[in-house]
Amino acid sequence: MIGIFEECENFCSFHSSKLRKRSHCEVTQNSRLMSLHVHRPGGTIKPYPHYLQAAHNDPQLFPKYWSSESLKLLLNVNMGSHLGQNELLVIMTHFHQSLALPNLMTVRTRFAPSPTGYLHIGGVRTALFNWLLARQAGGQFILRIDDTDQKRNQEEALQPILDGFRWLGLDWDEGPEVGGPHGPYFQSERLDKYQAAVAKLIKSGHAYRDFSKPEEFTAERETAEKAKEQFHYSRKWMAETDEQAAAFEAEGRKCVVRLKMPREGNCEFTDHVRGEMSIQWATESDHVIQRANGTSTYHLANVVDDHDFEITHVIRAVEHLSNTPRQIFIAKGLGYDLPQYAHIPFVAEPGSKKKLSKRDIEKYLNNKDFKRLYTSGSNIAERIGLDISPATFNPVLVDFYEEAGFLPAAINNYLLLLGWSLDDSTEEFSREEMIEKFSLDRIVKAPASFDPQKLTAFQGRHFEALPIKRKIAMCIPYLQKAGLLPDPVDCDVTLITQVIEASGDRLVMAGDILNFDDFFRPDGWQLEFNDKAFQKRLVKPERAGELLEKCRDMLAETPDYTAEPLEAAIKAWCETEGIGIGDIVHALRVGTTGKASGFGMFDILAVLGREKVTERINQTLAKLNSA
RNA sequence: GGCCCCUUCGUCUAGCGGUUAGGACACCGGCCUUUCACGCCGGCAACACGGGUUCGAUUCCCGUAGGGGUCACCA
Repeated sequence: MIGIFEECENFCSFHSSKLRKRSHCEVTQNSRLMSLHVHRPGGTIKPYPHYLQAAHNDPQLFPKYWSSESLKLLLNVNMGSHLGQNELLVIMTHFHQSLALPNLMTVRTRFAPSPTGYLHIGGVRTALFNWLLARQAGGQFILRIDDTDQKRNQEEALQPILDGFRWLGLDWDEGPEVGGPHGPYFQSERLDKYQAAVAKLIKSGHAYRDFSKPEEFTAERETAEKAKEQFHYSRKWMAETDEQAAAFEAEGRKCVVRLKMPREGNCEFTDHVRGEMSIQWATESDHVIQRANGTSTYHLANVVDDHDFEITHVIRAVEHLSNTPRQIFIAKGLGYDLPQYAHIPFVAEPGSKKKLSKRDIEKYLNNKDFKRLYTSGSNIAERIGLDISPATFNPVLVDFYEEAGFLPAAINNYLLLLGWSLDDSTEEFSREEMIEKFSLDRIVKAPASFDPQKLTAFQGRHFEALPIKRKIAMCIPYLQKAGLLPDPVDCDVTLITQVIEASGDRLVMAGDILNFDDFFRPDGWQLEFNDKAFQKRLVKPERAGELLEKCRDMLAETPDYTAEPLEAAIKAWCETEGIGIGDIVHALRVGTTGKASGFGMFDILAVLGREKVTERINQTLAKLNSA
């Protein structure tokens, strides 16, 4: 039982621990009206009178208040944007149970990429929200391929997108490669359905054949623009009968099909993120729904498919908000029920509010945080022989993160919080928690800037929490591709385990293992010295060379070559030499790794082992003496 | 330009009339320390502006400004 549903004086009330802040809802009904009050803790009552208006103003949508359909719609459409998804489902469940209504609506969401060859990080967030809602409600997440524009489609362009979703764990119930009962899932294979829909719209007077030439149409629009008037097509070449069409065809004209948009009144709909929307029909133009070549355009295809796939929630980026009226017009013209809409803000550029775009990478590289992320990724990619041209290797695209060794969980977690929050403090979400807690009503309205640093911070936390075995498994491929480990690994994993353990949280992404390539070099490998460090730690201190030599000999005799005994041995030796530990450690670090920083000195020695330490110190001394 | 949308620390956000405006990332300082990092402690830092409504506005309403989206036979 998820809550208590009880009869009360007016109609019913509902209590549940799942309701936000332990509030409860009370639905009341008099002879004609239904109203809802949400009772908050502390006795505040929040009425939602406009639900009634919505019900009243649209008798078509709500013919009988208490039919299952109207109840469902009323609750969902009108309470949806003010109640959390959990609350909504809980309430709906109880209405259905108490009124013995048929089964609860199945939530079906979709993401519809065009096969452009890459997966944009902003697109992933949209997909994630869709996926989360479907998973939360036990519904389906569908992948549909929007490839109505042949020009834009590229060979092999779908695979990277599907791979990206698989990598991120955003599994789809229907779509490419998995099929499903509503297929085909490629728009290019659904042309017959669109043509049928277009015919229906023409027949019902919602659309018309237009025989204008492109230049004629453009000329009209430009005239209106010059006059600074709202453009309305004269419909001069509109053919509403076959006779008219035949006459135009006799002139050698070809036709497109346009929507016959209303020119007065408002289009009203509810958006889960934006609230009540009202847009004047007059601001819309007669959009093309079928091209001269007989193929249909996005808006028509989109609406038909969403209907055919029984999509219940359309969650997409705000740039589609202004497309919604024309899509509603199409849907209503076709007699479809409208889906729920949620227009989420786009992901913006680092430090700006402009839409994040793959093409502007050069500009983003001026941002130091973006640059840092890009550089660490490209250093890794270069070492493992990947093409790092910005067209394919770009932090705006998901591939980048896979190649640099990020964790899908970290990316999902970061993206979840980009424009959504649960409360004032929760930041870490497991996959299960995301699914449980996500709700449309807590999506933020304003665009959110992509913050490379915060993403990296999430990645660091998630990676650090990984069991050592998984870290090893993630790091090995990098070492292999960089030629530092054989493939397949024919030795034991002691060395890599030691390196990973010693590196601690210095590993942020798996590819960072290549920062510690020193330890995987064979005997006799020529050290690459950091010049500054060499000067500061070896050349400048007077006794550095002498001490290093003595230390080498001492270490060669140390019986137990593991970190703790080494530490004890070196400290004891320092005392007999009358020096501080700082006087030898730095020289030793540069002398064995060539670098100024790295992990703990004793770990370094233990991981390298006696032979390599001696051999490298000899190299260092030789360089020092020849200088 | 028309239409539409948005506006709390540098960034992501909490906040749904009364708060010392909270958290996270970043940044700065201190401690720890053989380096770097971690960790711990502390600090800096925001309600775009102007009018209302109200005993009281970050919160509600209206303007202004700024930012953004969209206006295709692209999706």
